[in-house]
Amino acid sequence: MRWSQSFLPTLRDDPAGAEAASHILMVRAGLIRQLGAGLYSYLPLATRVMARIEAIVREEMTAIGGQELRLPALHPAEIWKESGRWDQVDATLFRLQDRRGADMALAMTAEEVFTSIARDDLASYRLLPQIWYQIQPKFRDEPRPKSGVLRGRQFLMKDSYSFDLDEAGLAESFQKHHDAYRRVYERCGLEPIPVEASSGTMGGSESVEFMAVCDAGEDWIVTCDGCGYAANLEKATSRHGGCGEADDPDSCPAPEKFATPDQRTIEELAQAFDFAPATRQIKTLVQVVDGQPVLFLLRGDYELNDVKQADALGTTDQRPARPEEIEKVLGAQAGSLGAVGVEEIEVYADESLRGRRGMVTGANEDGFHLRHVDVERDLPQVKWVDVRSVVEGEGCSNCGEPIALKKTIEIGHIFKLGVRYSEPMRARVLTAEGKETPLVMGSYGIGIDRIMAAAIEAHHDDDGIVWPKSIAPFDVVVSPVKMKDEVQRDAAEKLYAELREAGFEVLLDDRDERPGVKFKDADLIGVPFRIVPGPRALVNGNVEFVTRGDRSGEKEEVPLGDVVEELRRRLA
RNA sequence: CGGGGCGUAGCGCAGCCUGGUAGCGCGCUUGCUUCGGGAGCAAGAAGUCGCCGGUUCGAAUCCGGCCGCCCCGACCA
Repeated sequence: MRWSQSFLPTLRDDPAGAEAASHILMVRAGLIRQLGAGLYSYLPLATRVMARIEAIVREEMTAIGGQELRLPALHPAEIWKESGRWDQVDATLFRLQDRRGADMALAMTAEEVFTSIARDDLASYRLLPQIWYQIQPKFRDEPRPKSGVLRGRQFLMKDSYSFDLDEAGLAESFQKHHDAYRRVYERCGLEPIPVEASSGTMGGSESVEFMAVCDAGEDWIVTCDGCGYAANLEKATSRHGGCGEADDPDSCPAPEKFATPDQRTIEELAQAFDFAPATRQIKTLVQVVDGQPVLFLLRGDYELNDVKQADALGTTDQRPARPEEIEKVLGAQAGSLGAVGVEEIEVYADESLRGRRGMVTGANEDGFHLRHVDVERDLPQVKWVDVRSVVEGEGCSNCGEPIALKKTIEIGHIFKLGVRYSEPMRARVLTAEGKETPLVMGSYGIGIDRIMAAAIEAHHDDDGIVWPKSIAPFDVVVSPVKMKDEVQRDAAEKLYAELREAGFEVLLDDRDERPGVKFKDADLIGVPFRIVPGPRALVNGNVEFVTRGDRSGEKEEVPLGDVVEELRRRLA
């Protein structure tokens, strides 16, 4: 492609309102323009990159037996009602009505549509397993779109769906996807960490998220260098030892009320009383779950993790109680709450409190707390759950090594759905024994544009993008220093023709611009190799060969006649 | 949804407090000079000042309402 004829609108200044590196660079390098919140137009450079990512995804899907289909992105509400998700997923699903007033939805995933095809046309176990996929825009009415393409309201996703006869088959399809995804990421220059995750509203038994470490990320994951353990913070566990259990008394006297007129927070209480460090306090939180007040107890220094809470109670209808609700339920204000003697409402205690003695908690009377609390003895009514967020540096629950927290972005998510969709939608096949059995399904998503943005997050420098060779919009850019110089122009044109002939994607910067502008632009758009037929090298029959991102400062020269071979070697 | 900020030329911004008919840099067009890391000079094109209403002789500026976008939080397959 000739730069002078191309639509490559690069910008000198950072756009206002962009913070993430990938967002800034995608705008500056002319990959995207914003249309609205979370809505981006992809310009030619971006479509080139995405086409290459899609090609990699297609190859790897084909390699595991995937077959490409293309389904409507506009769905009648009926199938969403059939699966139950119409009422389950709430606001993130874009809903609309057609001219007759019929409810419709824009695809956020396509379990229902794929399942509807499977139930009509997969009738026998003989046809299983099947892996079907599509690459299609998806829509989600995000509460807060952000970071450019990293969290948009419309995005491009490869979603696939597996149909098996039984759990063993599903395990195989799931593993195939796991392996295929790893290959896709590796080929795209990414090294995401697979973690166990919460399945959320997708349903199903097990899911793995692929998380790319990234400054602009929004999910925290927990990793362990010792054993390779990795999990989403929403699911991670750890050893909470070394925090006071050892000092617990073997037995303690009956709970004793003491005055705490000026101590309303965990910290104030810890400051005022030696016997009440945060690790010895019981934090009491009131949540309203499915409209009913519920108590959660945690060690004083731990945080309630709301996703774990949702998983533990099996509902997402939850919110912190308002002050007046708390007062009504417990008779005291936040700051003096406790669960001792509370019987009318459900009490859930985090595992970190199990067996603790000599604890301090609120007395449900403003200005008073209780000491000498023995959890097993004084809180017999509690149900044990894991609802706390783990903390950096705690011992790994597998091997005890200290765990680390990392900020990441999700670039793929694979689910074992089981019969979550096939059961309500009655998608069944006949077994070899002639019995009807529901299809056992999996679903697998991978974000095409998110991979593109994540690759930029992982590969850029002060000058711009540094594309991995496999997904770069061009293999090489030819940048003559001075296009009006006949010798340079002829050399550039000859190289352009030769390189294209050899099968490379070539960008010829034939603009009548000063060299500084050309070099800056070339760096910004991140093409892996730049060939400069300039006066200095040409006198020796050479061209400069510059590798993007190579900071060694060495200028390499290559004989004109060897350029094709050299590039072939380096792109291999 | 709660809190904060911002909407003025394609992009980045000033002007608004203290009302008088819109400006700077980049980019763009033309010419001349220049030519190895975002050149210089000169001339030029380009703006419903987010929208609606109000106050006023007069509104980018003051008042009210609405819309949009960004950030923090809540939320998030």
